[in-house]
Amino acid sequence: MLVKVPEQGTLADLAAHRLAHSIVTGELAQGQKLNEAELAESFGMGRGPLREALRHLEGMRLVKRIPNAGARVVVLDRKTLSDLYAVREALEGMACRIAATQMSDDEIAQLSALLDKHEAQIKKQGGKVYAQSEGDLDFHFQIARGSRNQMLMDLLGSEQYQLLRMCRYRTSRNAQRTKPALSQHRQIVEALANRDGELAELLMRRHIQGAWRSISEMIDMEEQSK
Amino acid sequence: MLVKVPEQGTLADLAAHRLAHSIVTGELAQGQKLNEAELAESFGMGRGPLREALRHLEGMRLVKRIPNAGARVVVLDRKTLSDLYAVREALEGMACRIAATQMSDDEIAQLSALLDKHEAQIKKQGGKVYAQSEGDLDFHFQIARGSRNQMLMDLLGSEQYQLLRMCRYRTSRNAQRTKPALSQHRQIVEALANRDGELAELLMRRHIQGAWRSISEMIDMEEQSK
DNA sequence: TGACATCGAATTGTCGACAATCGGAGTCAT
DNA sequence: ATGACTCCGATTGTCGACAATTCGATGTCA
Repeated sequence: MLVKVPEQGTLADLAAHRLAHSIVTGELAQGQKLNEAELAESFGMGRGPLREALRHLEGMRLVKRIPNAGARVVVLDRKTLSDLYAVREALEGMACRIAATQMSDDEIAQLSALLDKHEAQIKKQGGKVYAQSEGDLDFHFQIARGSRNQMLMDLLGSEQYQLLRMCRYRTSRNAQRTKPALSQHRQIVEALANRDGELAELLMRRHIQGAWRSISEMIDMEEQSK
Repeated sequence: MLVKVPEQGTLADLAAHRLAHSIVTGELAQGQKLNEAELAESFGMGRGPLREALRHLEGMRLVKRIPNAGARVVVLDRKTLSDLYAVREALEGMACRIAATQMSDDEIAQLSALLDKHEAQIKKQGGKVYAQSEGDLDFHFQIARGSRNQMLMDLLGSEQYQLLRMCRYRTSRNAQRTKPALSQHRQIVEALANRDGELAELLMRRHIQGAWRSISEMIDMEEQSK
């Protein structure tokens, strides 16, 4: 449900999804040059649709295009991620505040059920911490939906979402933040259930700030080990 | 300085700019079907670059594409604009708060000078209230720049900005909000000069809320007159 | 008369080939 | 040896033609 299945639609849309997936999972390294002919060949399509897909990804900020010099996978340096998390804090905080007044009791209950599922997954452990990471994004997106603001959903869902997933893949391996994150999620749901928008916003902002600190430390270690 | 001159770059980029301009100015009506062959002909280019331009505008939310059914100019209904202004309030509020700590004294002085220019334009009156409207966007964008957050600048500058201009063209004819707006701008600059980020954010949020109320009333009148 | 099937023109999606541009290897002169 | 220049290969940008799909018109039948 998280990843749209593009089995319908144009080749360009299909290529955009496949490329986005390859970029997010790191299959295509950051900063890597994207050769049109090569990619078109590997996808079994002409260069036309592929070029349109690249334009799409450009708008999504997953690739950076330079006229007459091709497209490259975007590089998520410290500053970019810092900016991203700052924007997320504002947008998701806002989403939480509005969601507290707009979500139905049923939706909030579903959110709570989602957290139960996450908790079960964590206890099962299976080593696949990543699954929780995807689930985390699902949690955040459900709240964005709860804001009933289509533009907010687009911004958080279609675009930043992809960048975040990209970041997660880089850092989720050694992330041990799943437990405090789950606890914070629970507090947020409780605030939503109490229809306390201000508290929900505050908690969400803190949650994201915490996530950023965690990511930031990880980047430090990564850079230090070089 | 506001509108990038696309004399450099690919035909697709040129077409994207020309189309964006036509859409924003209302030359292309909301909801109007965009015929690829027709537009390509009028721009003197093939359909390939034009299709890429449409993909670009789609990412900018200026057009909506439906597979196998073509692209249409987006329709700015009440809900869409309401959502837009809500997001703007959050983002520009954030921009203001950060800008208060990041902008140099010189930049703030330039901002103040910009307002002087606006005031002069208003007193000259010339009927062209629209010019102030563009200047208003310039003011807001300068603050976004002051946040030093590239993602924020992109969101406010490249994308929402276009939708706002589109909205302005619809409503600027009878807008008599230039004076209170200028006064609010001055207060914001003063807060920035005092390095009072919280106040600057508060003032900016109120400013945008006021703008939305004004736009909203105008939409009501428009709908009522039908 | 209205609902439905069928056909056709128009439009979108795709491909292959050609032109324009860029990066780099190699060369030459200082 | 180094800097600049030239040429060539590779890649991007663009075009025209063809295939696939949609939407509307037309006609048919209950």
